Amino acid sequence: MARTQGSHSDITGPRIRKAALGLFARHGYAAVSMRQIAAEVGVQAGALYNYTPDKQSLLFHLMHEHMQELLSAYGELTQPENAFEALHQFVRFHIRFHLERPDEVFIAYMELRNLTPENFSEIEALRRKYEDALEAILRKGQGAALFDIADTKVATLAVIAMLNGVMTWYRAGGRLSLDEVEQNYWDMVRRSVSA
Amino acid sequence: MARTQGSHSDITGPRIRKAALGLFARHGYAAVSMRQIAAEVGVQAGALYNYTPDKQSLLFHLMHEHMQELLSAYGELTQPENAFEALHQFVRFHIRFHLERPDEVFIAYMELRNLTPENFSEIEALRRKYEDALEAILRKGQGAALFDIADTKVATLAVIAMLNGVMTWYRAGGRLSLDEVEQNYWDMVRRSVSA
DNA sequence: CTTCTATTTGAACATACGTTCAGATACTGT
DNA sequence: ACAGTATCTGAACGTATGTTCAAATAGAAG
Repeated sequence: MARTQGSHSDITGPRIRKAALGLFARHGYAAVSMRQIAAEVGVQAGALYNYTPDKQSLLFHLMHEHMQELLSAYGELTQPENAFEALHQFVRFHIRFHLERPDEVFIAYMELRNLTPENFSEIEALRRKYEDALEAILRKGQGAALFDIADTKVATLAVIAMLNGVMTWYRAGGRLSLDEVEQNYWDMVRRSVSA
Repeated sequence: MARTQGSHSDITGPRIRKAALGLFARHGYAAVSMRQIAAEVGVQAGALYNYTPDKQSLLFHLMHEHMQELLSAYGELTQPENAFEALHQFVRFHIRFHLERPDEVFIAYMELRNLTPENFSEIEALRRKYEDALEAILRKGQGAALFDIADTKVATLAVIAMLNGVMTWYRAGGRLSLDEVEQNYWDMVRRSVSA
């Protein structure tokens, strides 16, 4: 056999990335074989190499694309002048964006150690950019006496860590609606930094 | 060759667990081979099977031991009557205990998905116990009007997530002392739940 | 209908994996 | 000194891994 009926790179390509995303998220990069990914797509392992030079690149591109989307989606928001409102927007954006992409988020955090050093640096730089956006808000609010924060760097990481926690338990259709979850976290974040 | 000079299970056993702990934390369970663990101990792979029936049990026992120690260490503390002080004690305990065991903590969170379903349930139950201890404090403080919390379950997970964030960046000898870190996080946690 | 290109197969490669076990050596108690 | 036990080696097992590639078929273009 050889080329199969209906095969097209516009279809197979995305299907490979989607299958890899799901499998990496569920079982971890190291525990997933190229043959498993291929099987989920309905193709032989060799065919994957028309779409990625190797397994590492497949992981890297998934993570890179996710971080790019995160930054560009946040960048498209118009930043309120008021730091308080900017923080509120950040909290809402972060929760919503991340809850919409559980697999991507999971991978972007859990599989960092499976990146080659160069790839790791690149992803890390993007994550740093995002953190810096939050820190800028906290600094600004601190300057305007809206916030009372001992250490903005610590506060930045603490806020992001708290918000990321929502991923471990929230499921659509659960006890709380998304709006309620947002409200809950905003209440806590707001009070944790407010003057 | 066969038995080597100075070999003793009291020495080799702990060394195997220590090597496995470090390697699992650094590279991930699935990415670490029994031969790598053996090499770090200075032994052949077959020798490991005098100490563990298989790789899965090795992982499980590391996680189980960690969770048991966490619960027993926390259980030994005398609980203040005042919920405010109890929360303060929890925050200090959590930060200190976790920063002393970065590898164990990392594994206990990252490698959950590599446990068999039965092993997973057991570890999950222990983690739940720990979370319940914090939730009990929050409920109590809520009842005494010390706290103002919309949802104690969400607050419990949010506080733990925030505190866990410290593991991703704190290094001894860094910019902040452990006392300062504790103070920073306590300030934020306290305000996030206070009435 | 023919030619060219896109896409996949299927087999093969060298290497690595977790695990088992008989045999060999070191320690322990008498 | 000897017997019994604890510990490790080294080889082997079947299977799985990431990756490569010539050959084969499907679709697109003229």
